[in-house]
Amino acid sequence: MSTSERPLRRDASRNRERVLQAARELFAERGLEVTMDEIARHAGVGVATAYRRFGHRDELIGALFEARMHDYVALAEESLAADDPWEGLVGFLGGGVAMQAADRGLKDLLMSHSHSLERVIRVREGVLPLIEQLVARAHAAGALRPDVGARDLPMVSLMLGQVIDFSGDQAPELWRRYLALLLDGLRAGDGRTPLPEAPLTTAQLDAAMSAWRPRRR
Amino acid sequence: MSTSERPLRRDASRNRERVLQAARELFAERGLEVTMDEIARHAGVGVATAYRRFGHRDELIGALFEARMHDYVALAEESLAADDPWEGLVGFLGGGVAMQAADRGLKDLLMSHSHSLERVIRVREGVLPLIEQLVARAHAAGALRPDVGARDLPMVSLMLGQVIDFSGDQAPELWRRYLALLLDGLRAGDGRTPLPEAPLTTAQLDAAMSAWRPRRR
DNA sequence: GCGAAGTGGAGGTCGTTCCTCCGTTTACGT
DNA sequence: ACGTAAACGGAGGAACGACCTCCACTTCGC
Repeated sequence: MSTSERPLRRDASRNRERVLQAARELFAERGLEVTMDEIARHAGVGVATAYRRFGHRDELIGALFEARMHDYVALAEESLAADDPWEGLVGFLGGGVAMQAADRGLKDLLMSHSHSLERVIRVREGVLPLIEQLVARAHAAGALRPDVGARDLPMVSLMLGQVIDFSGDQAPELWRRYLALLLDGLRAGDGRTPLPEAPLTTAQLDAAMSAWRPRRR
Repeated sequence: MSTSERPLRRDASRNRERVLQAARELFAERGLEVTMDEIARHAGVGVATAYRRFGHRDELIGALFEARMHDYVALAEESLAADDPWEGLVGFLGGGVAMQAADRGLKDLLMSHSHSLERVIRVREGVLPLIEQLVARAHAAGALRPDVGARDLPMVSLMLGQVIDFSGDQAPELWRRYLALLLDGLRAGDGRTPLPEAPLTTAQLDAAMSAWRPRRR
């Protein structure tokens, strides 16, 4: 698309950057549900300019979040390379939630299909095998309780995301407290009660994500 | 208010019941954000009838949820009367979340100030001391890890509420799995890492609840 | 059977979002 | 330095959804 079109005029490309920057900030702060009007206003630019550069919101989101999603994959890879499998798992969970805390838009993107661009879905699917390896390694090392699986991690993430949404304004780091609590439950050890209910299957997870909508405006 | 007004005509009181019943069903299924129009339609009644009986949504909510909130208090009291303090705590958490799972409106009412009627707030405040006793008893029995307090329970509830919202349609009982996981973290025992970050203060919790809005339509 | 009480739903008001239209301004090649 | 294509901004139209009222009609109950 941008292969060899004629280049943008200077003011146009400056405004394009402004819009991107404004969108970055607002998405991070308030999630993906911010309106184009707000983004434009925050960028100090007319709405029309935003629409002229990006046909619709999704295009804007796509332009911004590819990089973020890539960071997420990188996190999974690093975690997998950690010496201690348990530390790797903890690093992945903590790092992932920290990313969500720093960028609410990312959370929306990770847990909801509603805004889903193809490439985002593909990246998300690419992470799955990494998570499975991470979990398998932790199991093999006897660090992770055997009755939790890879499909439990998104739920843990989801729960902590709720803590962020609820209390992020009051205590931005509070989620760490509940991550620690959950980790103490996830660790292998005695005094564990067998977990009831099977985790969601992949299909169920997908269905839940499709029906899921991020928080209200 | 209803002390000695003139009684409703038969059709009017029949319709009043229909509206209440419809509201009960819709609130339970979809949370407090259902519209008056939907309630009226579901009741097989005109919108005006709904408004005639209940000035606004809040009045309708109030009429319905006083009983529910009372159930919640009763649950806390029963839990406090349990022989085993840990079982009492588990019963309270499990029972409370089960109530939320059965009635999404209740969850909105418990965790948000947005719809708050005075009496609901008062009931909620009445439960707090009970929760504190419940926690104190569990601490005294050495069953609950010492670094969690009463202010952590709402957060546990919140996290499990998120599981319900996310996956309730796919697997209505899934929350029990994550409750079990959390309980394994909450139980006293060794292999516990000290929890980072202080729990929310009462004031912070209030502030978070005020800013909080239930899920999207 | 009559009057008061009650009814339903069409539709007005308001707020929100998305997006376009078009008169004006700006960049930049010549 | 000037003409033209490119870009601009923001007013405002279209679509929507929620809330609530108005009023011509029906029903109840004495």
